[in-house]
Amino acid sequence: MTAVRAEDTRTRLLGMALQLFAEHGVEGTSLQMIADALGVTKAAVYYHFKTKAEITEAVAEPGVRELDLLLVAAARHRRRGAQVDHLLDGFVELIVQHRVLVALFSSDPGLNRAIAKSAHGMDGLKETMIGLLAGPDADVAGRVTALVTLSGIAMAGGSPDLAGVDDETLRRELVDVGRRLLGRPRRSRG
Amino acid sequence: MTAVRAEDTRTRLLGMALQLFAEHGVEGTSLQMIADALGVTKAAVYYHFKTKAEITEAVAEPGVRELDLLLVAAARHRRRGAQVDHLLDGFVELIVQHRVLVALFSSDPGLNRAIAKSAHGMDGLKETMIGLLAGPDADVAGRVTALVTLSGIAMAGGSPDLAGVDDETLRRELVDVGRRLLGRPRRSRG
DNA sequence: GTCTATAGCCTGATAGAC
DNA sequence: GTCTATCAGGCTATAGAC
Repeated sequence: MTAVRAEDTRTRLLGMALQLFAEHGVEGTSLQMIADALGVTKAAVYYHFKTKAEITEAVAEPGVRELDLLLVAAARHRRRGAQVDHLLDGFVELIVQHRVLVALFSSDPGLNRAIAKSAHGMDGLKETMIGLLAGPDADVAGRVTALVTLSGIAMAGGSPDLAGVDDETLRRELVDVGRRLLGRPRRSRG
Repeated sequence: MTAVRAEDTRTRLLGMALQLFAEHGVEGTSLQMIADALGVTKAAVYYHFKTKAEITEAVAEPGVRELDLLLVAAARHRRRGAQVDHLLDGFVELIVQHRVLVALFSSDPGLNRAIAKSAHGMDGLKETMIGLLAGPDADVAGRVTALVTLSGIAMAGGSPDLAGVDDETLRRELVDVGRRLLGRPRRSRG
């Protein structure tokens, strides 16, 4: 029973943390606020996570994991065109589905640093993505294009300016922009 | 003489703040660090700026002002193509010239919030830019394109991944990507 | 008008009782 | 697994020296 309660508290904690992070930012969210919202004390929070950074990492972890899997899957294609298509589609899908998290992730240095220090390291992921999009021996133009594509899609997708746009429309438009940037042929739009 | 000293301290303070912010992030820079680096006490810093947020605003202010002027200048053109060209060129120029500040600006919520609450308000500026790029009565596709362009250029320009690229090359590539995204005709590349 | 000294309150973090 | 107690360090504020 205690194990069940603990598991539940941990889960509730992460959910509440994400909610508060989204509302006040990581920096603007104190452990006290999390503890109060959960009806426990700060020290109780510290039982589950040694540091605040550990909480931010845990909040971001699912997204990073999915991204990691996506890169592996995309890299399995033999033709580079297929790699690019797979990565672009999957990346947009990830961004759209985790809009809230993305908005946080891209605007909060706390989360940024947390992820950077995470298992695989975000720099590694980013480098891999640029490599997939621009090719292994890309020139500056190609790398700039890849960077603009990735960060542009991520920032725009997480932007509050597009919060009112439904998932399907946003997904379609982001993929469209990405394909245009990366020089992929246009798809027919259902 | 005291007036001169004060002006000098204020200027030195802002310069030192920018330097420390760039190195440790806004969050990671304490008033104590700024004070120590200047050889004064925390209270002296507090004399010039009531809050830490006021410092971040003051650090960002020149960039915001330049952006504001750019928007006014770009809006003066009669043809929308000229408006887009002017805004894109100027925006890229701004990003490239203030690379350090941009990297900070786009990755630190402290700065973000400071600017959002700033005089003209960043949201207003962003809305104006989207309006200029996508047109006054733009559909979702146009607004997504504009957002991806702006945020992509800003993020990529400030990214450490391109810190090694010289200004002129970066400027050229960013404008190139922007023109491609916004459907502007290609320019001859000297 | 410019700065120092000092103190308040809050945060992240630790130690140890229950 | 959760609590109380406590600490160092951060931002903010005031009083007062010069």
